[in-house]
Amino acid sequence: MLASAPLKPTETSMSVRVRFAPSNTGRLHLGNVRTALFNYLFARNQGGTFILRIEDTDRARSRDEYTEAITDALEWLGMTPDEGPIFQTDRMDRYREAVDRLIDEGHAYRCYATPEELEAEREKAIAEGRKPKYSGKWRDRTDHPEDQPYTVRIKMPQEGQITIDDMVQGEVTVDVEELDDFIIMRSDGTPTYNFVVVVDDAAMEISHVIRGDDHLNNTFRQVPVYRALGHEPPRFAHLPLIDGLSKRGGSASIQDYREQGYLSEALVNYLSRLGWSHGDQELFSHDELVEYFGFDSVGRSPSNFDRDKLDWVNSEWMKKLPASELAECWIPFLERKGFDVEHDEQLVAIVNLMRDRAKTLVELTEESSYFFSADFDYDQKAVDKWMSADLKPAIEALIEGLEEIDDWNSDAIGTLYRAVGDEYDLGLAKLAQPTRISLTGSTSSPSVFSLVATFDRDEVIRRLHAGTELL
RNA sequence: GUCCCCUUCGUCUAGCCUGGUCCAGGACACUGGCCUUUCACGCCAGCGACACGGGUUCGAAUCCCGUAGGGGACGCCA
Repeated sequence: MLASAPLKPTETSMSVRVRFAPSNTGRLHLGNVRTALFNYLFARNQGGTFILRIEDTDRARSRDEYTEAITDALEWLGMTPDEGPIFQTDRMDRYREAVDRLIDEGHAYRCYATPEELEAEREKAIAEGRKPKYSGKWRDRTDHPEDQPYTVRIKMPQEGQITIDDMVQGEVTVDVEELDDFIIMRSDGTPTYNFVVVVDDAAMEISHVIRGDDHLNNTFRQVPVYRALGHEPPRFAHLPLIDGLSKRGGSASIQDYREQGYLSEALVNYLSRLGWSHGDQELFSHDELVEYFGFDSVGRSPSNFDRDKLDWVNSEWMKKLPASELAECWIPFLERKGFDVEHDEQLVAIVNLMRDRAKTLVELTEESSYFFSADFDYDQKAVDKWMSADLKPAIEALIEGLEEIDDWNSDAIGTLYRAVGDEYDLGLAKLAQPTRISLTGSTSSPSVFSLVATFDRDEVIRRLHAGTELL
């Protein structure tokens, strides 16, 4: 037996680790969810790890209930993280250690400039048409005052350029002239975002930072921090933002969409296509998304949220999902309407009968309410048009026939309707429309035979009787 | 103000890297028709775009330059 080949770099050392890092100052909106999704899909596609980190250093606005809303939402969407949630507030000691080390090694320094002083300089710069930028006045000073509050600033490179090779944006270069020595620790001893992000991403061995492109400029500040900390920066992917969110009465959180009757599969499918594409394909299963996703196919231009398209994708998923699964998702909507329902054969039959007539679960509930309650108003115009008194004998014959049918199914019911139609010399519509009105209150419904078959026989007869009162 | 990014039908996008097969393809929406016991679904058809201006080239949506418009970033917020 041959000696084993030299070990290649281990899978783990090369493995893909990505993180989704929302702050818990609110619920997830669609933009956040899409960022999470792209992270998740990339991780799965690469056989990597998807990590949730909560950026909770904003103590004034962070709330536990939002953390819960975030994890719930991810779970509902099928993107449960492999690791986390990790909280930054649990890691304060680490940040402080890192700050101390950077000061010791000369990569960072104390700055005693006051907020008022800095504000004045900023205003002056803007007034003179210069870029507002910290002067670096404490960078090399050693005459530190005693008992004065200070911040800690990172030393940025003083000349040259920083280039990142972004997986979405390509190569982007910024002159270090544009950068200043930014604060990494506030005067109250808490670290700032641009610093903790780097400390955490480095410590967690994040291999690819995938985030909104509002962070692209931050990246040029963060790269020198990685270096100062003794780490190579990870790969970056900056996704274009989504325009046009938070319209429609601010109902923008993912939970709101859930309540509006959208399916998680549809939301995921729709969001995946905002900024990413795979040829002409519009509908993707979870597995297809994982298989096809890649940053080569992510666009650089921002996109707009379009409710009509979401509705369409959702309606497609309403048709596609196994009926029993759809029924399960639907039940909460029915219960909220006060309908007492069970996940039984009849409910599944209703789903199959009605599913392709509704774009959302809310619509499905509205369209189907007559199955669950006889308490509806008759459409008066329809009654006037179709419920004529001379139909009475035929309807009564129908009721009689329905009482005697052996197999309660649409074929048998159809046969009966045709027979009664022949007997009374009536077109099918003459019997079908009054039946619809009696059962549903209006003339718009699925095929009458299937409609009748989906109800309990007793209920059909009851409603038909009630309907004859209108003749 | 300075810096960064973006610009194909109303919207999401394919094509752009590797110019010609693109008088630009698909999808949503919209319009019309078909199907039909109603309403939907479905099917078919139609409408509809390379931001603008220069250049390079035999030839540009595709390459180069500029202009305009949009977005983002410039915090002891994240």
